[in-house]
Amino acid sequence: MNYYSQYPKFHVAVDCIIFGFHRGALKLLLQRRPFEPRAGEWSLMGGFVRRDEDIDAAAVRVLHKLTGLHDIYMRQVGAFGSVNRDSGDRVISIAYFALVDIDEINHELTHEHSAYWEDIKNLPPLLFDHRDMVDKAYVKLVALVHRAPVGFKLLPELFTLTQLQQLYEAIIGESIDKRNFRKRVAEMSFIEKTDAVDKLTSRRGAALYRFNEEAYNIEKKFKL
Amino acid sequence: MNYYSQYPKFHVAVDCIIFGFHRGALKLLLQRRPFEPRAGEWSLMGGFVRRDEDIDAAAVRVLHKLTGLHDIYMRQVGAFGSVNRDSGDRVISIAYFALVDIDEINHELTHEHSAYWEDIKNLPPLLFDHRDMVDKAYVKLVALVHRAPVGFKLLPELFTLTQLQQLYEAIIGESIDKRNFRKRVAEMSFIEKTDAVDKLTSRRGAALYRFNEEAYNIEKKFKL
DNA sequence: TCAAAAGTGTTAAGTTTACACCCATGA
DNA sequence: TCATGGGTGTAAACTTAACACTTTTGA
Repeated sequence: MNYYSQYPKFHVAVDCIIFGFHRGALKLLLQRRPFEPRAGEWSLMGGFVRRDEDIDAAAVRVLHKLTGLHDIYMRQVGAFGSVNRDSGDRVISIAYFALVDIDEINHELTHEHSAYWEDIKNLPPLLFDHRDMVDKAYVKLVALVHRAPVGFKLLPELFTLTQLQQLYEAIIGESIDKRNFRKRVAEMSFIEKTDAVDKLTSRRGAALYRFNEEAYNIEKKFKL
Repeated sequence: MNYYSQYPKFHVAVDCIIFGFHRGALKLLLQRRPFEPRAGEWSLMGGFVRRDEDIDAAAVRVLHKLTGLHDIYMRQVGAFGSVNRDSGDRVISIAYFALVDIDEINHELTHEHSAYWEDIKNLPPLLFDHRDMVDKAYVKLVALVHRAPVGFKLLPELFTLTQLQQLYEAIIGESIDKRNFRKRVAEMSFIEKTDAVDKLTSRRGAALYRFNEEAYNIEKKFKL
């Protein structure tokens, strides 16, 4: 019994906005809610914070459980705490967004959790205030992507410049001039051309590039 | 008893980073903590969220209690939820930053709460993770101030261009060319020159300006 | 009359945007 | 041989940055 114990306590949850990129479109990993109330509705993947768990660790745990991945790029979006946001009981929820390479996730796990990739431009109605969370996360993603080289988290290790451009176009929602885009990429020494060639999307083949994190940490200049 | 009730509950608090501007310097309103543990240490003004209160409303309540002001400009900074961040008990805290006009606040109230304005460049050591909260809020403020006309929240209704420039210099932490600054201000039609003149800081007198919120909402262009 | 802050334009450098054709290859 | 996506440069428009002197007035 101390000074704090006169004050109320609340359930605290985390909810994850998981971004992926596939075939030129930005996607979100959404789940059919597995418990009541409102079981079966589309929702973000979430979970309650445990007693001896940092809130960031709770988000990592939830993401790992759903994707099988460790070391996911993740940022906090913010806390959502309206009194009636959750119709089950009062729950204060902390939203996180994550950027993952769709090809790396464990599809059996997502399948077990009734989770599916949905196009960001065509999302179904979501549970509670999850749509607000998504919107806020998306605004943050767009801002972030201009300032820091995080787009690569959504791509495989090796990627073509066309893929990279389509990714940026999908995120910022407008088309980019191909020559100007490639000019800017060429100026970033940490986006390295490899000897490998992708022959899947064109007869001619496209050079594969790689993001060099160490080189970026020295140069630290990014602008898109 | 429902599905949620198997999960733990937590104390949830809000902490407020209150920015002010006085004599060319950006300031924070800090408080001597009024209860144990660690009573008397410098801390942010905070409070526990009440059972039937939105988290945003809790921040509004705390700010009102300390300053006497309604309608304070406020934004969420984020949730801080490390297990041991508070040595009293586990508390998940949501940080908010606020921009206030120092001249409008009720100084008796701040005095009653042992709260004082400290220069942002020379802060004392703060309780728990409050310094992290301040740093994160400050980064957000700097980013915000480039994109949106929020600086005016820190100034009186009428202000001189020199004051406005000093405010921006204090926030972004670098000096700005006077002619370039005034040129940009002149292009923003929502920063209006009034007939009033300030005679306090110069013999010659300086024109007083006003921020016109309605005009801004039509024009919606800001860049600094 | 002078000290102190207010006010005022121009030019060069850098950045951004617009724009169209040839290349390599497999089917 | 042709359809498909890959790859390449230049010039104009715009934006940003650098820079120094005159004005006003109260003490």
